[in-house]
Amino acid sequence: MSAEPQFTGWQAIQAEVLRRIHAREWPPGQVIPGEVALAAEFGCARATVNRALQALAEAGMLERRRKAGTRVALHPVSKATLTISLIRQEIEARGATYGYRLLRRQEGVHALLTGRALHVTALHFADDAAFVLEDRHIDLTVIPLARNETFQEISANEWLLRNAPYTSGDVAFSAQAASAEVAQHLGAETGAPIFVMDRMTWDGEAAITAVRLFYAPGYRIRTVIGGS
Amino acid sequence: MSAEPQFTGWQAIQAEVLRRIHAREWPPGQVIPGEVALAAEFGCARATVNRALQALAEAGMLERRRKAGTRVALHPVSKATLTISLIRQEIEARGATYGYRLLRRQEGVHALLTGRALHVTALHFADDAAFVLEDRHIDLTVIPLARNETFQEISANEWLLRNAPYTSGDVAFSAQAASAEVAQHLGAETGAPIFVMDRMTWDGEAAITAVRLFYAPGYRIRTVIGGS
DNA sequence: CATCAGATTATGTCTATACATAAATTTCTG
DNA sequence: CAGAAATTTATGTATAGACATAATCTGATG
Repeated sequence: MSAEPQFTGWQAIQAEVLRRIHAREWPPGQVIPGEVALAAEFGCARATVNRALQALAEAGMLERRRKAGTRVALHPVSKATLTISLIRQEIEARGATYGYRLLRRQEGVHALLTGRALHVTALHFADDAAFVLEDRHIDLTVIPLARNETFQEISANEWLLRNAPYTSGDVAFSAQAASAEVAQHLGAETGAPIFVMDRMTWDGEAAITAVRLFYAPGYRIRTVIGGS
Repeated sequence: MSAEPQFTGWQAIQAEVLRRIHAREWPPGQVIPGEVALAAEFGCARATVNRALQALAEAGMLERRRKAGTRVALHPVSKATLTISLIRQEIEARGATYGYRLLRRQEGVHALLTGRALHVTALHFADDAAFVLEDRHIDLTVIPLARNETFQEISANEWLLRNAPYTSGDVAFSAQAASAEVAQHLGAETGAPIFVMDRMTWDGEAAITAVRLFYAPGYRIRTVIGGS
């Protein structure tokens, strides 16, 4: 954390550009020298500078437009990347033993899905303590195979990842008061603040599944920002 | 959304590789052909294939290791990128009018910061309704300039972004019950579920600031996953 | 049989060159 | 002088070739 191994290549250029931005040598809004000029200064090919600047642009530190050049972003937007992993993986990563129990499985309809939907409710445990309550709807028109699966042994979370690849989705996080049912399952008081994740995934144009995860009290989701 | 403009270049290759992964032509765990083979198949240079595969690896779809080759990720980890913007920007992006009021400003100490710290508490409004309560500690050893700022007109959130660039940080989200004070400021009931964001930022090795944001009830943070 | 040194190989990256593309700038026109 | 057309220019991307690097594989050695 102290003896930097003197990065060589495009990462060195990225680091140097970052340093100049942080040191306010290139203040926000400033147009920085063109790629050819920087390549000359750093004694490398333009492609190398391009690689560095593109990476910084993708990270939100720079704004680039053809002909107009490259400028330091007005408000260096920091991006936090959350990795949404399997619930089992998340629990095992904490060094706990994973447990699973199906609570309910029934067919019906769901507002956000087009056809008939399978409604699956299940609990995920970390060392015998309820960790998260999964409340999921699966579109049976899109994933007819789900009808044959009991979800007794494998969670819908895991089964879908293996059997229904998705191309896109959206997530939302919020804080909600625990209903009586949710509170009971998670071992919390009714009305306790619960961290909730709503997720919807699509395969192309077709909605696959909508899921709501109720995390046990005390849950925190963590990540880093601006990590290089 | 229907007539794809037939991407040319490395993005076309990225799309084709993605298609094969989704279509299970290359199932999870499978080692895919090497770059030279793919370059031959697609009729392009190896560097072009490399660009496409690197992008997919960064997105978490592929795992690459020298000599071992490239394989489809076992559990295609989906990454959700949250853009942490200025509170003012977030409010204005919703079409609301931004408002700000300083609640408290006093010197003291803070467990997570090394030297003396400035403790600033403030409210951010969206159309005259409390939107978020900001509870911040700024390290005065690292940012001595903060001592001269009253934070009456400009929020610490905004002042720091302009005057104290950071190199890294971490974020955590959780759900917490509103204390009496928090509830009063946000116009909520005591004990109401509050969405809380904790953030800590660093400039190199030096901790700059620790902030906790209490969002008004109903707040949701949203983003997309796997958006190519 | 265990271990270590070397050969092998797929990815990582740089270079130089070339052309494509978008947008700002200038020039030409009515 | 306004508006259209041509020019310029910085970035975007492709290419072939080269070397670097890290792992794996192989075989020699104690």
